[in-house]
Amino acid sequence: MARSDKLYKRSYNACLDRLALGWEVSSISGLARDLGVSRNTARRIVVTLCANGLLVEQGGGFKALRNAIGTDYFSDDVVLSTEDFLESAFMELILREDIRPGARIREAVIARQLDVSTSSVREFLIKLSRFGFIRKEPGKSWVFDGFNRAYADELHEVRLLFEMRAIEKLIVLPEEDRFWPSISRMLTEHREFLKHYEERYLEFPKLDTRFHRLLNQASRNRFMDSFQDVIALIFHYHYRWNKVDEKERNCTAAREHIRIIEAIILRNTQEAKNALEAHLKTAEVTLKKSVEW
Amino acid sequence: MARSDKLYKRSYNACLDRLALGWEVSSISGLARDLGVSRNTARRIVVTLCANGLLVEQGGGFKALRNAIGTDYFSDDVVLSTEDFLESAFMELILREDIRPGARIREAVIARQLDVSTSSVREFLIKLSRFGFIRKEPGKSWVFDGFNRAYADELHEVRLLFEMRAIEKLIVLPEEDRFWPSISRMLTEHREFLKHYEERYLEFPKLDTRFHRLLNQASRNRFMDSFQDVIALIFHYHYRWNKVDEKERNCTAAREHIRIIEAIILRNTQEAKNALEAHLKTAEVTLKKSVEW
DNA sequence: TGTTTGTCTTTAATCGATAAAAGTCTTTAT
DNA sequence: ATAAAGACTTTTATCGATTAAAGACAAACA
Repeated sequence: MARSDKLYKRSYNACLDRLALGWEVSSISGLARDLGVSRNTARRIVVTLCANGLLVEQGGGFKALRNAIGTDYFSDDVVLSTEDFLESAFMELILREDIRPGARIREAVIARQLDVSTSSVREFLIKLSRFGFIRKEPGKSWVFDGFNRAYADELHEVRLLFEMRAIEKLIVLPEEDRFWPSISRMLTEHREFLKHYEERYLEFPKLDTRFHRLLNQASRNRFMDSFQDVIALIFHYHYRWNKVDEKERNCTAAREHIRIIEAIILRNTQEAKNALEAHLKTAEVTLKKSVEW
Repeated sequence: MARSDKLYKRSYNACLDRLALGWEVSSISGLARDLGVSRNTARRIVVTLCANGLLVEQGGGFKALRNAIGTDYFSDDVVLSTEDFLESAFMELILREDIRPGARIREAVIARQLDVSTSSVREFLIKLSRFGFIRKEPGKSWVFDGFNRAYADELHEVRLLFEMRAIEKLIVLPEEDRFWPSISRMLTEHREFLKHYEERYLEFPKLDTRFHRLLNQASRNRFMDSFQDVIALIFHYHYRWNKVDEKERNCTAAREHIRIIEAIILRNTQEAKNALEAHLKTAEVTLKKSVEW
């Protein structure tokens, strides 16, 4: 078999979403730009939408004929890119099948279980290996090192180094830097979140990731920034797996964020660092609680 | 086509080397252990060696019949693993073809030029991407970001953070830790090197890599350790490409190493950090001189 | 001049096949 | 009792083929 057309399907769905929000499809080129795909893909979407009676050509542009309903969409499971699919499926697999530290991971087994080719699995594992919890020696199989205490320790150590450094660098960013409006918005969002946290506490993980990425990006260092991918992945699944005290944890963390942000805005380096250190410590402790297996 | 037998050929050569040093091949199992390969591979080596009249079975073991000469070896170019081959070939390609920052890298083009499959190139590029100088957006081609000033800056920043941290951690390692004998040996080697540097200055790059890896390993952090791979790769090719003032540079660097080592052995954290900072600064400056393109 | 489209070429994503190498029993030899 | 070898199964490394998507160029249009 050959390349899948998941991108087309995903973009088709995205296009339906935009039409529902009242977007215009003025041209195929324009749609391609909006969706971030090539004109070939955009054309295919438009042609199909027309054939399905959802869109009609009208005076140089296109017009929605009716609102899309559930069945007009491609189903979610054929829409994720292979890589994204593999990431979540693999992480769930580790949890579900209770893969233990030290366990060997076979490319062909994963491929069969997840119904993708061995090459895709292979490439995925290579990409994943930079996260430090799987590893291989050439010629032998992959080994799952596990999310154990050592992993959490090492992650925390580097994270602290990087984010402390980030604080130092961002405090001295010039007034007109785009960082300052971003961090102000971040403060507002956190306050909003805390006001409604009873209903919205599940939204915290995303906010958390965005906050830490904002700090890291301010350091303008590709290595630090790419380490943030590791953090994001680990905490993403940590949040999905560990639901104990979720509401309280998120609330505490949001307050800690606010303390950091306020110190940053006041250009108080020392207080920002203290607040950050305390926050990362909390994060480390909760992470460790959930990885003790 | 299928999997290559480069491992067999490499191990065959390695076996010839060991025979020349007077090693015994007492059994196929033993040879497999010595060479770090499976018994299948070891058996294939022994069988071929016997067929080629280099080895003969004798009383349960095997005996070398004659000394191996150049033509008994597989030639170097069929012996490197695809990955190692790709690494050096690709880096040389960048230099030779004067690939400029921003240039696109096509999988198929590299594959054709280096005579490997597109999948191999693909996997190699994925592995290489963690070094931060090539990059891709899904669906588009790879982009060479180049070894420019920004790259050197960012590399230096993280390196300084990590190695400074390493110093802090290793100074407090217990007396009986295996680090202490290693660092003493390292001091001896450096002094030996300086005594004979007129003839041996070309050996410095290896010494340099081993020195910095020793520091980093002492911090027992997989993320820091893996960053050392980045350093090693960059400086390896930096050394190969930039021959200006080579002798003096290496000599200076070796002296700087000694200053660091001596401070470490005296458990003088502050002096070690000062010496390290100075050394990394020198390294950064010379790196930048050679990457200004 | 800048944007859209049609047409065509190039490139990447994904797959399954094949041979080398690793791994696993069981048997044999010391 | 080990350790080696034999016989066999499993797994990885490597390849080339195939189709989706990107990209390039010229013509048409505003």
